Formats: sequence, C-alpha cells, structure tokens
Amino acid sequence: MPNRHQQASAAPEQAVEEARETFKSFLAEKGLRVTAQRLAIFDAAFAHGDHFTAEELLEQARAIDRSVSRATIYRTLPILTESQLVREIDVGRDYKFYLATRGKRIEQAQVVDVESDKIYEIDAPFLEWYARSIAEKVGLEAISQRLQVQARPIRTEKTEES
Amino acid sequence: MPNRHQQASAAPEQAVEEARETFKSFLAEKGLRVTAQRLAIFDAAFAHGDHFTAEELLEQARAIDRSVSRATIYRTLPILTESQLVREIDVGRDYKFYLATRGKRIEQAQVVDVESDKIYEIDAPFLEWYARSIAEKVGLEAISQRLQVQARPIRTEKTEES
DNA sequence: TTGGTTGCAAACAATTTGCATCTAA
DNA sequence: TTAGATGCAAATTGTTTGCAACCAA
Repeated sequence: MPNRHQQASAAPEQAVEEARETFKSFLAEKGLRVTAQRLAIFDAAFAHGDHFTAEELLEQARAIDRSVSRATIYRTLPILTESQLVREIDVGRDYKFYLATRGKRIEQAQVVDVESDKIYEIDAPFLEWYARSIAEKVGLEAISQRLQVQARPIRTEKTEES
Repeated sequence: MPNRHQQASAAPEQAVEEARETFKSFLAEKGLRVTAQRLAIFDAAFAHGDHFTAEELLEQARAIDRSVSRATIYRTLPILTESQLVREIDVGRDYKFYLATRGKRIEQAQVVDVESDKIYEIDAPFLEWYARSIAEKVGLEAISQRLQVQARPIRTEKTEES
C-alpha cells in the first residue's frame, strides 16, 4: 500500500518508481542483466531534472555507486535511449545531451539560448506533419525530425551598429 | 563582353567566377591574404556540386594544389562559411558537411535518407517565422534555425512485422 | 555453470593547435 | 620588411573497444 503521509512529491516519485520497473522489464525482455551499475545510472538520470551530459551522468551515478565507470555509462546510455526512458539530444555541440522522458510528452523542438547555453524543450505538434510533407517532396517517408532554434535574450537597448 | 559561343554551362561558370571574386574581396576586407591554397580550396568547393566533407575537400583541393594541407582546409572552412559562400551543415553525424551556396536560395531544412545517406536541401519559407514564434514562447529572440528530417524510401511491400 | 558485464586503459576519429618556416602585400 | 599563413606532427576531446576479471541468472 502506498504511504499516504507523503505530499506534493509523492506523484513524481511514484512515476520514477514506475519508470524504474519499466527499465528492469525492458532489460529482462532484451535478455540483458539487471546490474547494480545499470540501476545506479538509471537513478542518476532520473534524479536529474534537466538535460545532462554523459560526463555529468557519470559523476552522479558514481555518487550512488562508486564502481560505475565511464565505459558503462556509454554502454548503458543507448539502452536507456532504446527503452524510450531517456531521450538523446544533439544540438550541434561536440557532445550530446540526454534527458529523462518523464510523462509521455513528445517535445520535438529545442530552443538553445546561445548566451546561457540553456536548452528549452518545446512542444511542436504539427512539426511532425510538416516534416512528413517535406520528406514527400523528395519521395521519402519521414522517420523522425528535429527542429532546433538558436536564440538569445531579446535586446531592448541598442548594443551594436557602430 | 560575355562570349556568346558558350551555351548551357556559361551561366554557372560565370556565377562561380563571380563568387571567386567575392571571396577575394572578402579576404581583402578582412585583412586576410589571398593565397594559392585558399583559392585552391575555394575552387575545389565550387567544383563540387553537392555536399562534401572536410576530407573530401582536402582531396579535391590537393588535386588542384598539392601543397594544401589538412590544417589549412580546417582553417579555411570557417572563412568560407563566414563569407556566406559556403554553408556548414550538421546533421548529427560525427563530421560536418559543407555546401557551396550557389544563387541566393536560403534552404533551411535537410532531409537525410538514412539508407543512402544522401542529404536533400529543401526550401522551407515559413520555418523562419515558426522558429521565431517558438523562441518567443521562452522569451528569446531567434537567431537561426534548422529542421532535419530523417527519412527512408517508401516501403510498398511489407518487409518486417515477423 | 556460463555467457553477459564490468573497469581499465588503449584506441579512435574529427578537428585543433604549437611552432618553425614561408610569403603576400 | 613583416605580420599573417602554411605544413607538419602532436595534442585534444568525446566516445568506443579489447580484454581479463566478475557476477547475475
């Protein structure tokens, strides 16, 4: 029985618990083993609320299980990605970002603030349709799409134009 | 006076000649030198009709001037990109593609055929507007955007679903 | 028992950089 | 003349891989 004394944070925690079970099932289905390292990496990924890099994930996973190595991080990330529990995001930097997919939202666009380097995930419903119609133009069937917008804080004062 | 004996290929050749002059002017304006290597790289880029990689450019530039080194290719590419004569295209591969910008078309979307690895450049006029409206959602001003569609040949027969 | 997993360190691959030598202007 | 440009080779950096020791099932 779920403890009913917990408040606001109860729902998200339960969602993570659910995702954790999904991960274990996924491993089992694929004939992969449920190891302490893989669970530590999962936990680290879901403890993080925002985009993270492989390096950041390593650091956080190690805080949970000191035995986690960089190699295992890189070997586990594709599994998490394939399981749909984590999404891989490539915004043209020289390293990739990852993000735990909480809920079922399918964001399809990223706005990258070039000044703060922050990445915002934006819902873009009809982008999928748009991508499909663009692929059709060259006689292909769209599989996936991504829209990335480089942006910066709005300038109100004039700062350039010498 | 333009020679009127040349036919179909006359226009494109002249356009390249024009672009070549633009490149030299650009170098001069920036206080950069017009070297044999830079011109060989320019020529190699414009001799190529499609997307090319740094490595392919090196090979082709060397066919024009054997002294061109890989380092100079990588040092010249940003200059060509800044001059707008060449566009850099990152479709998430581990190397970048480049493309000579003939004419003034501003393609903004790429369709990547995952089976042939071919990249198609597609005009996407209102994408710019769309990107701007998306950036506004998080209070930012859009600088640029890119839409990439992964696609594959349309399957008419069933090939999967075991 | 045993085949999947792991950590470690070496390997990779695209790109960048330090430096002594050239060369365009 | 001289500051910018070049080739070479070494360095960088995120990621991958070979291998012997481990361990989940």
